[in-house]
Amino acid sequence: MMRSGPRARLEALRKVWRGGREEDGCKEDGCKEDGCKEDGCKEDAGEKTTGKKAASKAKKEEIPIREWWNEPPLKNGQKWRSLRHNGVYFAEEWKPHGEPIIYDGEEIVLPPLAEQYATQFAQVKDNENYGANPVFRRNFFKDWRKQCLVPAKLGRIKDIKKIDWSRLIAWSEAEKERKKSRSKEEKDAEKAKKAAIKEKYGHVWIDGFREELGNFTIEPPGLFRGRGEHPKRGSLKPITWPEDITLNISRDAPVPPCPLEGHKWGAIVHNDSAMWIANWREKLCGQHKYVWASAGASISQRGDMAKFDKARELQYYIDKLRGDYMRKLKSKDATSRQLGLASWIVDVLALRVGMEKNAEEEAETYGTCSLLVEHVELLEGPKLKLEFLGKDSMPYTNTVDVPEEVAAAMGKCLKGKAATDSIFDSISPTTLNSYFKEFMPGLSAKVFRTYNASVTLERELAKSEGLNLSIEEARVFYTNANREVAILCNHMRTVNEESFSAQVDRMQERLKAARKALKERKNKTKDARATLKEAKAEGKPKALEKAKKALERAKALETKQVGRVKKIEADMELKTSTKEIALGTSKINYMDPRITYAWCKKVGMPVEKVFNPALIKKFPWADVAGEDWKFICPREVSGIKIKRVVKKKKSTAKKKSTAKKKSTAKKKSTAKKKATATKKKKSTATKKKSTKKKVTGKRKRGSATAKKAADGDDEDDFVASGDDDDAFTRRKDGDFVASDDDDDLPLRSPVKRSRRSRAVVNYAVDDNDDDE
DNA sequence: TACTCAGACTCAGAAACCTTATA
DNA sequence: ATATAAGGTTTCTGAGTCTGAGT
Repeated sequence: MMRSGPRARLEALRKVWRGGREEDGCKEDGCKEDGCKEDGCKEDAGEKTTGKKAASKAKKEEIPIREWWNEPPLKNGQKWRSLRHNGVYFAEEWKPHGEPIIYDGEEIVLPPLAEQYATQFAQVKDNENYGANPVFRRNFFKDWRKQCLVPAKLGRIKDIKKIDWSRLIAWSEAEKERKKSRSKEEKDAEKAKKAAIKEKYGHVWIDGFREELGNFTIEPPGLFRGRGEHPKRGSLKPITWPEDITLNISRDAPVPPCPLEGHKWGAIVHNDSAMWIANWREKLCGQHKYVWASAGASISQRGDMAKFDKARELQYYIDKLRGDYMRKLKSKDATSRQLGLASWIVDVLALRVGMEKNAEEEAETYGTCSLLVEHVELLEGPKLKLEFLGKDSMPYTNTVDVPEEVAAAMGKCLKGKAATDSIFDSISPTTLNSYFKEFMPGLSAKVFRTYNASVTLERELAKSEGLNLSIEEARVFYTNANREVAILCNHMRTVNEESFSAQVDRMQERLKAARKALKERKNKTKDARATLKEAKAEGKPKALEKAKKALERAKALETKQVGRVKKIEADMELKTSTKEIALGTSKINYMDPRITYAWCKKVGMPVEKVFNPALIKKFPWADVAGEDWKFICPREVSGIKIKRVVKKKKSTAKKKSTAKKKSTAKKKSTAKKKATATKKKKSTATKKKSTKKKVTGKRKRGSATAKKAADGDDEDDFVASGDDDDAFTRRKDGDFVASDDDDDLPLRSPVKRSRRSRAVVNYAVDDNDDDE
């Protein structure tokens, strides 16, 4: 098994791609000879000494692309053949600054860890998402006191309101200032140090190729910054030690030495079906954390391409699927109807599937299957209005025209339910995804987002047909298409209104100045023209020549100024039209990069105008797309093998029993959900009333208000009642005047948008298709 | 078989940081 | 030439989805 055909080919290819660059790293990393031999390093080492080195050094920045897409495929489920790395990096320990907090007039210098957390808190003390938020404050103080103060015999610090943080804030500011005013030498030295760390810990050897890691520093202790109304925001994230960490390496790879003296790794595994390099369990929320290769590493690219190919494959199944779910909408069976309606939402509105969440542990956010009655409204038209918090607690607000069937089905799903009941009580993400898989292998809800994002981009870009765009115009055109996709996917960013309007004002001034300058330029051209005319009339060759040159120069300057004005105008247009929209996420994750490459080639714009270096690194495989490459394409061109559509085999009886069980399960959870109070803004008084009435029993997804009542979150600040534990009592000094109101507001104000894209859908009902 | 849950991986915006444009 | 602001990029780590193993 030493040298099979494909293997030999692979090694030959590697020699070309590598350009001899990597055994440097190989030696530095102190790799085992054996391991290298298997990776084909040894042979390269011999070759390297032949002067190739100089060439590769000269082109040091030119990293050869590993054309993994031309390599023989890996075994099913295998992610790598060999894996070697230097472990993970632990950030430097906190160096105590010794600045005290002032508690009730008394200066208290804190022990190192307490100081580290306290300094972090002080830095976000007035930020309304963090330190100024009552839940954040409460969680922070509770954890900090219990974990850091009480053990250090500082239990007398019982009231966060009596803490004066100003010395810590002053220290932080001075530190910032110091950092800013470092000398060039200092900066360079730090840069070099950082680079050395990255050199050692920031890389991994996968199948003999040196790849960058995405993250390699273990998260330092800090305050948990959950998004939205996360119940744990502000809590302390403990230190992660080497003992918590599991490393994944090849069997024959050397175990990286543990960088912290006196410690050792938790475990070493050799799992070639996993992509991670290291993993540990974060102690606060219990979630798994991983160290991965960067997005530009071939191991990541492979997954990326597979994702887009799968989304692209959907085009051959989508008509049938759409026909089916539109028919299901009219079904008398609730499960069927809900499957149809949920599919429509996933497909047309590009919502996420909406897994169930635990309200005690996570912020309450929603997706398709978890939508509540209060999130939707049927309007005349018919129109459907949706308003809820999605992933990352980003507000989703959208009103769309809907087909009559959709409105009717939604009407039925809402009928007889309370505002806080689940709309889709008979289905779940699992049943919905199983339904999708009846049509296409591997199809799940998220594929629709990728599919529809890519289709939207391609559709929008196709509108440039026959426009003959300049490069600058093409860039704007692309950004506008990108914007449509971002709107479809609800990718948003928060805007600081104050600084935004200041920026727009400044831009306006710049535009004004540029326009004025253009006017002057035009006048100068006019003058130059007049001079030329005069010179011609006078018939002096020398003067004529001079005047000609002057006119040319004037014209050139005018054109340049026209360009400047145009650029500012375009920038301004983009700035306002993409004000609350984050374009990056769709570029990185949703739009097939081959569409971008193809279009750029078509309009003659360098792809670098719209893809930053990281994206270029991430999508080298997309460059194979020629200008005629299409995401949506005729079958024979695609090269995609169409698998036979899986016929629905489930008998009606079986399906019904499943539905029934599911429905009972859901009903139970619906009952739990009844504890939910409405999230809409109400007066505090009303809110409190409804809360009292509705809080019952256990619940998975409770309302913010109900939860708050249980947690006592409506306090602004907290007083510890004892030295030994986290028993907190409500502050009695009347200082927390009804501050619960602001805690109930979403962290980001809901955005009203005038228009929102939705996927263009053909409901081609295939009559040959069977249905219940 | 049906359901739950852990594990693994993709997707996400904020903040930090670095570069470029402009005054 | 220099300071500053704007803009773009990278880093960080939280929040989703989905699969498959275990019960």
